[in-house]
Amino acid sequence: MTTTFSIGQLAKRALVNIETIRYYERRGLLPEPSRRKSGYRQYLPDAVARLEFIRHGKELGFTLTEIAELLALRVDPDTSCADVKVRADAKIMDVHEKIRSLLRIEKALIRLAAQCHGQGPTGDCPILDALNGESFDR
Amino acid sequence: MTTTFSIGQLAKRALVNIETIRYYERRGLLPEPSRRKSGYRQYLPDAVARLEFIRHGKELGFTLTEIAELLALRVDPDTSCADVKVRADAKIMDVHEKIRSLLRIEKALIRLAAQCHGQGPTGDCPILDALNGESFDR
DNA sequence: CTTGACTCTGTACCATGGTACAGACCTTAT
DNA sequence: ATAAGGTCTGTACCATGGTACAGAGTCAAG
Repeated sequence: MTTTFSIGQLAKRALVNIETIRYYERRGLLPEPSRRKSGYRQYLPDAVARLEFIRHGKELGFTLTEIAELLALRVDPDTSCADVKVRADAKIMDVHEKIRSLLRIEKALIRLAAQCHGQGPTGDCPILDALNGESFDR
Repeated sequence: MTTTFSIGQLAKRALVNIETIRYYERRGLLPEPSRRKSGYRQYLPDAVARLEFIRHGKELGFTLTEIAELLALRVDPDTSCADVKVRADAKIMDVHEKIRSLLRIEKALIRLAAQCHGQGPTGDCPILDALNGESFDR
């Protein structure tokens, strides 16, 4: 006998709101689950992993649409393994670009913080001097 | 004589919408500019840099509220240079965490892509196998 | 077999980050 | 001096990613 969850139990295990689960279903991020005779949704344990996958993706700054693409890598029977690889590679580039941008801003912030000795009024603060009219990239 | 810009000229130079400029002003991201007798906004050249700063911040995934905090590092006469440094350091931690998360996901994607030889039907694709029921972290 | 908790669908609402008018006034080139 | 185009305020609207009902039906413990 396979264990199944109600939507409420799934929500608790995956640490998301019940409404969010139904919303994801509408958005196509979760497959339509089987139903009991009453119409209640019935989930298999792997739904928890799927919701966690979505949550991780969000935390990392992916939009729901992007997460749907990531998930879609697996369900379309017309995509070949090669199609999947192409999309995964594109996603790797995206992520890489985001990382590079963040590294640039981190570096700029660290440089500014290092110049600041944390003393005196704001008028003498090198961080403020730098922000005032400069972009992060300079 | 100092050069000044109308809101339309500023919008063109900073590559943003006029409405967006007024929106940022309402949100407190841009200081209220001086006005002509007619009520027309009159901007100094540094407004361009400020808008670019905001644009860069957005591209890097900062919310407008966070960007406002970054900008506020410089305007409050009651904050000392030390306060500023504390906030900058906190922001550095934020950015660093984002980078670490993205590096983790990048690594996971690269590993999956490397296992995939891009041949055959989706049923045999290691990327799909991995996504199916696994989180990025595994 | 009742009562409280759960779930159903459908629709409305929220915050964020804008974007788009309307209707009026201002500026500038001809 | 007049028309075209810029700007003003105020309000409404849009997409995204949810969240919150209402009103009805369902389930499970005592």
